[in-house]
Amino acid sequence: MKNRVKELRIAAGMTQQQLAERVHVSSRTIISLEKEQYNPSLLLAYRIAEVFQTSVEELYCLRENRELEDRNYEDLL
Amino acid sequence: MKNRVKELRIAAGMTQQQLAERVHVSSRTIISLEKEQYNPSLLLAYRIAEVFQTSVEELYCLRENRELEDRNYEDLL
DNA sequence: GCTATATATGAAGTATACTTCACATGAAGC
DNA sequence: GCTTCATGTGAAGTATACTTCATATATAGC
Repeated sequence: MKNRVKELRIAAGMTQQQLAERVHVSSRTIISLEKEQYNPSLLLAYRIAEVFQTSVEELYCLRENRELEDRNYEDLL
Repeated sequence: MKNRVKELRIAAGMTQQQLAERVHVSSRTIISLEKEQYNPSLLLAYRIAEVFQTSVEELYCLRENRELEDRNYEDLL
C-alpha cells in the first residue's frame, strides 16, 4: 500500500538501519515496507508515524488510498 | 490492545454483524477485536475508524497506549 | 416452551507480518 | 582495486490476523 516512509526517512536524514532501531524492528522490515511488499501492523505504523511527527493516516495515505480499497478490497486486506 | 470499537459501535446503534458487513470482515473478527484478542490490520483499523468518523489513533488509543508499548514493546508488536 | 437475534468461544485452516542468515549490488573514499 | 556503508533480495521459519463451521448462552417476543 502506498506510503511515505522512504520520503520522510530521507527528509529526516536517517538510514533504514537507524529507523529500524528507532522503532524496534529489523532493517529488512523497513526495506520491505518502503518497497511496499507488505503493510505494517497498526503499532508499527504508529511508531513510524511518531518518529516523523505525523499521523498514521498521513504516513499511509489512507484517505487517498480509499478508492483503491473500495475497488479491490479483498486484495488489500 | 485497548480500543474503543465496542463503545463506538454501541453509541452508533450498530450490531457486530452490521459493523462487520460495513467493513467487509466476518463478525467473528469484530468480536475478537472488541474482546482485544488481537489487533486489526492497518486497513481494517482505518475502515472502522472511518465508520465512526474518527482517526485510527483515537480508535486505538495509540497515544495513551504509548507508555505501555515502551515497557513491553516486544509483547505488543 | 419455542423461535429469533445478538454475543461469544473452540478448532482448524490460510494469508501475511516479521524474523534471521546469507548474499548481491552500487556508490564513495582511499 | 579494495573497503566500507547503504540498500536490496531469496529462503525458511515463527507469530498473528482473519476465515469458516459448529456450538453455546442470554434476552426478548410470542
